[in-house]
Amino acid sequence: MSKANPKSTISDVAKEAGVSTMTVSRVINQKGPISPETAQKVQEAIKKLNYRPSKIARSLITNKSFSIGMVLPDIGNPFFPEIVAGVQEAAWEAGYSLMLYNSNESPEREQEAIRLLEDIRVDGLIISSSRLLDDELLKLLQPHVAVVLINRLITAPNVATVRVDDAYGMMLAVSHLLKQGHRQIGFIGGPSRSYSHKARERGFIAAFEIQGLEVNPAYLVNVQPQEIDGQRAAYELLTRYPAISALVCYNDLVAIGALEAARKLNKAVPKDVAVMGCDDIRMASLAHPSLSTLAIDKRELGKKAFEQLLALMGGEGLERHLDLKPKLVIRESAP
Amino acid sequence: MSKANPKSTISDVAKEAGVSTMTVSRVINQKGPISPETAQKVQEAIKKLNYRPSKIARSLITNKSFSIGMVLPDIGNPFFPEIVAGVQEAAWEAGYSLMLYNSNESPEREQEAIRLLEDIRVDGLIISSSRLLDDELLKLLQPHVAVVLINRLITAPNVATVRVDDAYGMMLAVSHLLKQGHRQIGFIGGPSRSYSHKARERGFIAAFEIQGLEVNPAYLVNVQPQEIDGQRAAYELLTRYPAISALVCYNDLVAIGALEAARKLNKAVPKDVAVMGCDDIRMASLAHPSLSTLAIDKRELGKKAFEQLLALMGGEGLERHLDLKPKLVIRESAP
DNA sequence: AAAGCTTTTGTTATCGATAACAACATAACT
DNA sequence: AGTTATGTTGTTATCGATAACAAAAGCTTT
Repeated sequence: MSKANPKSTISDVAKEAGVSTMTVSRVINQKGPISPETAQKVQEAIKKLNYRPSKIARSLITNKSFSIGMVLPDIGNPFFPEIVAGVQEAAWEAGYSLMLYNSNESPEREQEAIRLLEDIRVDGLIISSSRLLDDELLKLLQPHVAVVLINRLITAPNVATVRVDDAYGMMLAVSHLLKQGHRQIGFIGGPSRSYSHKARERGFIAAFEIQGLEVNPAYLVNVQPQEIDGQRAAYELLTRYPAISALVCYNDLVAIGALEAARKLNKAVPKDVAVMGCDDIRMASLAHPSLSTLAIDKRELGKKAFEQLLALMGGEGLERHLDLKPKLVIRESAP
Repeated sequence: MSKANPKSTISDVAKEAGVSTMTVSRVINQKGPISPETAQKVQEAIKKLNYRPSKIARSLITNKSFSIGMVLPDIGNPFFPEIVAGVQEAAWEAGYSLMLYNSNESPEREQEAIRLLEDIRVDGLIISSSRLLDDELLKLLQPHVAVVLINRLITAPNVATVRVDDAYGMMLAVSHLLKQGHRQIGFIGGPSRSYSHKARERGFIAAFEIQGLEVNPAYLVNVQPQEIDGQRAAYELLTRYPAISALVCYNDLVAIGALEAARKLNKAVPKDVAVMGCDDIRMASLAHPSLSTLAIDKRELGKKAFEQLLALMGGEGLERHLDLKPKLVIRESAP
C-alpha cells in the first residue's frame, strides 16, 4: 500500500559505478585525488540513482550536525520573527539548518528545549530572552559547545552575547525630547523585573542627568507591555498630571495604547502631548499619527547572532559581547 | 583551550552499571522486561554520567528522525509566525522537532530547502504557500514520505493539504455588506495570479450572484498586497466612483491603506465608506477605526497541519484535504 | 630494471545507538 | 522429573557514512 521509498545509499552508488564507497565519498566531498574518469562515473551513478547522502550518517562519524538550535519565548511577538529570519538567512549561507523551539514563555519548556537540542547534537545554540535564572541557564548550557544569548548577559567560555543597547537608545530618545523643549516627560515602563525595562529606565534617567535636570519619580510607571495596559497607564498619567507634555513608552504597543488614551482625552498628538515608542514594529509606521520610535535592524541582529555563534563554534577569538545601538526614528508622534 | 566536552555514550553507561548496552537501551526505551534492580542501577549510572542518548545514532538505525521540516516564503509576513507557533506546539507535544526554512519568496531557495530536508531525513514536511509550479513541486516532494501543503492543492499519495476557504470567507463578508444595504461595493484584490486572490474574488462575485445582483467590473482592481498599494487604489476608486459605499480588501494591510485614503479624502469610515479587511492580523484591531475583517485561527491552522502530517506519517486514513472556514469579525470599519 | 615518488583506489574499523536472535535462569504446568 | 513458558540479560549484525591506513598503478629517476 505505502509507496516505501527506498532511498539509495552510498553502497548502491558504489556498486553502480563499480568502485568502492570511499571513492564515492571522495567524489562527493572533493577530498583526496580522484581521476576525472572515475569522478564522472560516480557522478553519473549518483544522478541515475538520485542519490543524496544522509546527513545523519555523516553526522554520526564526523561529530558535526551542521544544524543549530534556536529557542525563543514567543514567536507571535512581532519582535522575534525578523530575528529568526536573520538567523536563518545567515545559517543558510553557512550551510547550517535551523531547529526552532518556541517556549511559549514557559521556563520549563525552555529547559526541555535546551535539553532536546543537546540530544540532537546541534553544533550551536541561540537563545533569545531566556526566562530562566542565571544559574539554571548556565547549568543547562554547560553541555553545549557554543551558545549565543540574545539580550541577556552571561559570561562563560562557551557563551557569547548580542544585545540591544536599550539604555543608549532610550537616552537618545529622551535627549531628543529634551532638546525639543519638553521638561515634563512621563515614562510608561515595562515589567519592573525585566532586563530591558531596567536598561530603558536607566537610559531615561541618564538623559535627564546629563542635562542636569531632575526626573519626577511620580511620572514613572510600570505596566505589562501590551496596548491595553499602555492605554490605561497613559490615561491615568495624563489625567493626574496635565502638565505632562511627552510620554516615553516601553515599547510600540504601549505607545499605541498611549495614542488611544490621548485620543480619548481629546489631546492632540504631538501638539498637546508627544508620544515616543520603542522597537519600531511594523505597526509603528502605520499608526495615526505614525510613531516616533527606536529602531534596530532585527534581521541584522539575527545575522550578528549567528556570526557570533559561527565564530564560537570555530573556536575563533571574538568580541564576546556585542552591543547594537538603536537608531532614533522620527515620525509624526514626536517630531 | 577548548573545553572539549566528552559526551558519555551508552557504552559508558553500560560499563558503569555493569550491564550490556542493550540492557541500557531497554531501560531507556522501556522496551522488553527488565528487573527493577538493574533498572535502578542503570538509572543511577545515567544520572551519574549525565548521559543523554544521541538522537542521531538512534535515527540511523530506526530510520525515524522525529523531526519535521517547515518551509515558508517569508516569516516576516505577519501571517506566518502564528502558524509556525501552532505547528511547533503540536509537534512538541508529539515529540517532534521542527526545522525551519525561510525561502525569502525565492523558488530556488525553496527547492533547495526541500532537498536539504531530504538529506536530513525529516519524517515529514510542511510547506506553506509554495512559490513553485505544480509539477516542479510534485517532483521535489516525491522522495518525501509525508507532506502537508498549506493553502495549496495537490493530490498525491504522500500529500495532504490544509487550506483557508477564502472564497467562503469573502462571501461571508460581502453578504454582510449587502445585508447592510450596500450595493456599490469596490473590491481591491491582490495579485491576479495568486491562488488566494482568485478564491477571494470568486467569493466576492458569488455573494452578489446569490442575491441576484450584478457586480460592476469597474469596481474590481488588483494591487500588490501592501498598505501603500491599497491606499493608492482606494484613493483612485473613491475619487473616480463617488457612489462606492464600501470597500472590500484583499488583506488587512491593503485595508489599512484604504482607511488612510478615506482619511485623505475626508470620507468618514464607516459612515461615508465602509472598509472590510481580511486575515485579522494584529494590527487590524489596533487600527482607527478598528478593522472589520475575516479571521482564521492561525495557530489552529498550524496545529491542524501538523495533525494531518502525523496522520500521514502514521499511514492512517484521513481526510486528505482540509478546509478551514474563516469567521467574520465585525469591528468599527464595517459594522 | 630496480628503487622511490605520486597518484589513485580499496579495506577495515568506527561513530552510537537498536534489531534480531540467542541464552540462561526461574517459575509453571503436566 | 521433564517439558514448556516466562522473564531477564547478552551477542552480533546493522544503519550509512567517513577516518585511517594499506595497496596497487603509473611515473621518474638513477
